[in-house]
Amino acid sequence: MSEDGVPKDGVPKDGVPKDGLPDRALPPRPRPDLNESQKRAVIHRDGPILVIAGPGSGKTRVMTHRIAHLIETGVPAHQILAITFTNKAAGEMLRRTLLHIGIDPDLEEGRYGSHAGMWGEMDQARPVISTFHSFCARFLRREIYRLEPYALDYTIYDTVDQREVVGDVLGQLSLDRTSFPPRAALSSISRWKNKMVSPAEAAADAHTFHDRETARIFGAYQAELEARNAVDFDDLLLLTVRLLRECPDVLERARRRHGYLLIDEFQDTNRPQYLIARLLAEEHQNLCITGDPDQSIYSWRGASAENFLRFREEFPGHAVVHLSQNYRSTPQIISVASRLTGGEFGERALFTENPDGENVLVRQVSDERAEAREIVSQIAAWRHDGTEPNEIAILYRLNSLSRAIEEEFVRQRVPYAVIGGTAFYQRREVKDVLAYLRAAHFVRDDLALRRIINTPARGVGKVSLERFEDAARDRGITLGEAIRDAELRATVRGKAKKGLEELAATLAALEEGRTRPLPDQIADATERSGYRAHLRQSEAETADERLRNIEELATAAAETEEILKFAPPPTEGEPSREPLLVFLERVALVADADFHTGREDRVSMMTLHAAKGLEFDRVVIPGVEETLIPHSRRDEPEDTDEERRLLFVGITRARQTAVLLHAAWRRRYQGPEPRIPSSFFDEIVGDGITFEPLADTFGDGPGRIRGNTVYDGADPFPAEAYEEDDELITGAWIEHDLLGRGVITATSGLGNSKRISVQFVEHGSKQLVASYAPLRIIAPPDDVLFGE
DNA sequence: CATCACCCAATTTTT
DNA sequence: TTGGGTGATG
Repeated sequence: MSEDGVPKDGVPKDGVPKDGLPDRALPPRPRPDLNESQKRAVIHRDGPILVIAGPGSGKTRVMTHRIAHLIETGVPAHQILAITFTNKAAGEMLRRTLLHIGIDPDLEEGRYGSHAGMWGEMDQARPVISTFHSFCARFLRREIYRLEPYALDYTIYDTVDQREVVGDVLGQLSLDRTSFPPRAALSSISRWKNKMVSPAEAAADAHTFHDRETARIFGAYQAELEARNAVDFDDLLLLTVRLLRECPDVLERARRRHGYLLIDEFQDTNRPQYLIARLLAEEHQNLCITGDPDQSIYSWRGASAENFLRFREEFPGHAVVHLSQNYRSTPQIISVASRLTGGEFGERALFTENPDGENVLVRQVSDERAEAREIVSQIAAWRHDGTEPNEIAILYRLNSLSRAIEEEFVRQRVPYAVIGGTAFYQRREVKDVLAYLRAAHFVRDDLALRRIINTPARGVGKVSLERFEDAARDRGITLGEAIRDAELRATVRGKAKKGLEELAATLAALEEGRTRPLPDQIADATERSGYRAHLRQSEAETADERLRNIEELATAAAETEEILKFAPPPTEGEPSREPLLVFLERVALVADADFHTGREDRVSMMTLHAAKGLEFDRVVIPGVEETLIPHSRRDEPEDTDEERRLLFVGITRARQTAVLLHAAWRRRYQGPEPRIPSSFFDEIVGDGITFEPLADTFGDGPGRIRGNTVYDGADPFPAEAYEEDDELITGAWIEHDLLGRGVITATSGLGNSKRISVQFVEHGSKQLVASYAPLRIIAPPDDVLFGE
């Protein structure tokens, strides 16, 4: 391998395949706004190159300049394939690239967002920029028929769909869902798929009964998907690998088509993704990968930073560029965050020349409500200093942590946007309506049909459905084919038969309308099926919201159609542009992060995972506690390392300020639970960080912080002997010297560390340490309670 | 066959 | 606290 950034042979070979396409070469511009390392990465034209880029080191900038440079030096734009981690990143990258090469993206076609990948496919003048999954989906849309038994109009099953398939399969195999929870089975299946293990191999490898059965589930699950002409997220990647491996002509074409590859966030690629990159690039060698091992946070999804090592072995002679200068954050943030990560690949120490800022702040609060209040007042202070809401982000480990904060935001009227969580397209009503369209247009998509066969209720109960399914199975046809056959519909009787007839008519009508505008199709599906009426009467309270969501769906569909309308004329061999297919594909592949527009006047809330690649002036990370970060389900040493990197990612999202919060108590499902500050605090004590004592609630002693701290050391949770006090129980009335009377609403812990929650008549709800608080019992439970 | 009431279990991160 | 699953009733 050569020294930093300089190709071994020094002279770029001509890597531009000759295919007679128009040459859009422009004179390469000087790039004064890049530093030396960045420039090296940008002008390295042919051959493999590895860019190790720390947070805030201008990686996206390098990528976009690099793409522009390739185009300027004669590479036809459409030959450039850039893979990003989210659709939104793809859209952003496309936008910025177009700006570099002098095209105004807004003028050209307005919005792209999650359609970016599609655009590249459709327009020769644009680079293809998309996620691996979108890229594969488009690719399969063109080629999947080469693999038995798939057809081009395959559907993509999301997590909810997958779970239902596993449910069916469990029935088929007569396994019970308590010993084989679908969730767990699916995670095994996904793990196998990511390791590219077939069901047969999984079975051969199984040593316990449980493993053997799970492998059987895997096999039946896969068979079921194939029967339904459906693929899951992992299949998108795996089938692409298979196609490239098994069909030399396809591989050949793909290699020629994608002559230059750039892959971002390489630390989070999994095995099949790596193989796709290798298959495409091993001949022309024009592969540029960028990433940061210190930001690898998706190993649980099969991603492996080992792909860096594999790349280094399998693409010998690659150039290496380190981007270590951070342009984003204050020295305080950089030095605190840097203590969390070793920095792989040796010398790479992140540094910044930015001016000093404030210290990273660690603050204890008494519980999740106090945490929420703290966040609100913090935001108020920042707003006062002129920070815009969209420059503030709340980043948490678990989606569930958003709830308390949201409640407080609502109370105090803080505008916010939660990214992720319960995804829009997973909502029941949205899935139901889409299922109507799927069932109407995809005869083999039995999952969709089953979903709506009795929704709204039309007399097709469990018994009738079973009988009908048996009849279909006997004939060896899918349920979708069966319902289109009058003879088969007659295998059930009475109300059920009538119901099936009705549904068949509805589906036929929808099928008929296949070419109508998507919003109309959606409206039809909602109306004709009786779904709207069903919502109105059986779910009156939520009906309005659900109908609004359906409208929202129609709007999204309209947008897809709109964009298709602006598309340049189709080129030969291009995947289908049928709006329904394109839309369903988009629905399946949008990521949570894609919804982050950043433009709205709102505080952003999202998981630490979803925050990857984003940046904000001010960042708050609540819940920095043991069992949360690091999460309790991850106690292997490698897992702890990943949790550490997760915190690293979180802190380095901040430009100016990072505030880490931890609560002494946190209410879980059943009641309050004492919390211990994250052990990661031990690792980040030192320069640039300030630990603040608890200041928000009466009655709580100072909290414990490990390592270097300003706390005075009193330990509110001593493990010493105690005497149980039987009187302080839920419902008992107490009188507090300062807070007056209140009733105990919850207790936890024992002895000296016993905590009680008290609803005071005049001071609201407080958490008290029973042994410290100046209080006495005035009445046992079930004496008069005060209102509410 | 549909509806309702009750009980229990679940909680990581996501394309 | 929620959602899903079960069982009794109409």
